[in-house]
Amino acid sequence: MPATLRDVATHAQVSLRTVSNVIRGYTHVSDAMRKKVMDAITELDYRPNLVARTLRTGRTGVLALVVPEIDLPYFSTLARHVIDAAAELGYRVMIDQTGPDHDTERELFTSTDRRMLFDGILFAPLVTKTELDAMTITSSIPFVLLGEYEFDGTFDHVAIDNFQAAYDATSHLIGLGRTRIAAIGSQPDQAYATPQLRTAGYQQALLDAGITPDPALIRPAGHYRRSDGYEAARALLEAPEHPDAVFCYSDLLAIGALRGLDDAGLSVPDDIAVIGIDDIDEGVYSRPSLSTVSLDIPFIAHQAVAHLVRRIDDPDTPAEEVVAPHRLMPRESTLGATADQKTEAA
Amino acid sequence: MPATLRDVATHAQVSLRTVSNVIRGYTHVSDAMRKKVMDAITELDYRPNLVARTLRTGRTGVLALVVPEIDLPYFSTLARHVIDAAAELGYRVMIDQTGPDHDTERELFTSTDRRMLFDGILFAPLVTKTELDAMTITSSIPFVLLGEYEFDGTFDHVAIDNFQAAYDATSHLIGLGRTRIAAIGSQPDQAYATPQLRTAGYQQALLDAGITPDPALIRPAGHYRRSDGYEAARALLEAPEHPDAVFCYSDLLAIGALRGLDDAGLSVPDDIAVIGIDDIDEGVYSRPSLSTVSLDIPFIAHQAVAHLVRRIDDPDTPAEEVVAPHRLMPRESTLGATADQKTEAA
DNA sequence: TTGTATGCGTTATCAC
DNA sequence: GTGATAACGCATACAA
Repeated sequence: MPATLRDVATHAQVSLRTVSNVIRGYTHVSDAMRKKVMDAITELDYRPNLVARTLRTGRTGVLALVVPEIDLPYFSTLARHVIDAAAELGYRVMIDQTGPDHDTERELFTSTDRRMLFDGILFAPLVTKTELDAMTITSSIPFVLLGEYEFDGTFDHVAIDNFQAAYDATSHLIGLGRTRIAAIGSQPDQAYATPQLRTAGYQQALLDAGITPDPALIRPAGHYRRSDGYEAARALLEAPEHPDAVFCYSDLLAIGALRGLDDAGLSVPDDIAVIGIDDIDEGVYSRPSLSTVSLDIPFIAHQAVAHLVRRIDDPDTPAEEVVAPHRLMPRESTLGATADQKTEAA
Repeated sequence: MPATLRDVATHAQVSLRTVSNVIRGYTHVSDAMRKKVMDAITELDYRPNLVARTLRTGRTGVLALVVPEIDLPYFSTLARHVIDAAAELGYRVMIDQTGPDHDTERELFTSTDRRMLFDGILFAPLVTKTELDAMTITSSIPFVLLGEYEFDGTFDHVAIDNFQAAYDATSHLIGLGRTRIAAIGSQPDQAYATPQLRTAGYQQALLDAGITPDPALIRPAGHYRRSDGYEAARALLEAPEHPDAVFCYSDLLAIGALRGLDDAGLSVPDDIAVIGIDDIDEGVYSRPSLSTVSLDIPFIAHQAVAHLVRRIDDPDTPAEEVVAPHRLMPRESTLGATADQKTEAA
């Protein structure tokens, strides 16, 4: 049976209040008292009961991180850094998966069970604008949106510039002399912000280079998994004229495409160049290594947590937007194997 | 301000007790009462305060999952299935990372903050036997150990038969006619159970085939990351006589080795065959696709959660051991690319 | 500076 | 079957 505050108080011959003060680092307490209390604490091996404290203060010290699926490399890496960043600020992290279809996303905000278990939510799933609005209306819990770029001042936002990232990736392919450039990753349901922005950036880059975008070269992907990239790449090759480059909306799609092109007997990048977005470790070791647009995930995680905690501390802070930096990371899948061998360790 | 039990009671003109009974599905309550209460609940949009409930019952409904790093594919997949399995039983999951060096593992059990925040711990890190003993002594919280195979009846255990898995992988290489078979993944510190068992299985397979194990062919790996596999593979090639096969203690090591061998100008599997353990998705799409020993992670997760919850409900249940099945999954990295093209979707 | 008393929202123990 | 009431462990308004 763990010792309670009262046990410590009686043991140290002081009042409950004094013990509480000492524990919470209250300044105005005499050294003699403090020592007496500290001794009692160590002797009884007392640890505060966080549940009781929470009931009293309303703070749980827990953040929720909501992702589609935690075993997608991008999200597991994000989770890792979010957990670390949260720990630095004294918070722990609970992970919620919405699943490939995000039916549970709304439920999360309204559900019985989940509400009072955390102080704030980091929301990093695929979600449409309408759904998002519906959720924020019904919810008053502090939260930060990750990965969508459509700031409207309603809530805090941390994301890369998706349009520009897609633009940069496509421009890289154009700079290599490619002209029939395909895109993999548009969503059948055009309501999602991220793929929309990436398609737009891709198209703009083509236009700026004097290339007319060919709708037939834009392939949807149900999800952002390897298998989706694989299928999309194979489908792309069924058209009469092959593309000479593919821009994938995620590295995982690109990894799948790489394999799909190889199975079709095509050589990357000689026949077709491939580039993705995310810069997951897997792409550093793949063969060929994967050109990509690198996101600064530690930065994103850190910013997101910092903003969320700030909002928890002061709910009235005006909503802010953080645009995370991205940078082109050319590797073998566009430059060719001769460029160099594996250049980085992950 | 959220509605409380009291609000519901006054609104429904009944006592607190009755409302609580209805909510908790107590049987002996009249239909009239139940309806009256339910109406009040929906009208006031009442949701029970879980913190208050926890303070009263001592149950948080939260499990902790402790892993080295959540962004290692094996652990993120494990996490995914643990979260799902826990959800089915009404539990949520909190993830703790111990980091590459497991300094924080002990702290987890003794630390102030973390104790009363969850009902049980799923422990899936690298850990030595001595450390484990020390931890279990100081802790009384229900927990289940994942991934080590050294059952001594002290606590619940879920793991594959590491010895046999290594034996099977090595035997597969032997069956292919390979004779100079290296191993990557032994730990410099021999106190860890898993690598030890895998080394033992590897050596036994060699012995049973009449091959004398060559200590020079057993390479340590600091961690189980791609870069460690890469380095180990390169180091292996510096010896005068090359191995003709490599058994890696994890798929991630094998992925790194694959790239390392390729950078050295060697062909897999013609020059060197490679096999791993884990069956991560990445290996299905790599080039060549990675032969491996497949673990049934959903099964492992499900068993682990089930045992933990059982122990939470009845702390006196005798400790049990679950040996999860594994099965050899030969792919291109041992069979060659001609065998077939990508056979499965992940 | 320290002690006393009350309440956070729930469940459980007792009567009725 | 249902109603009052104590208690879970802590933090704080108030009093001293």
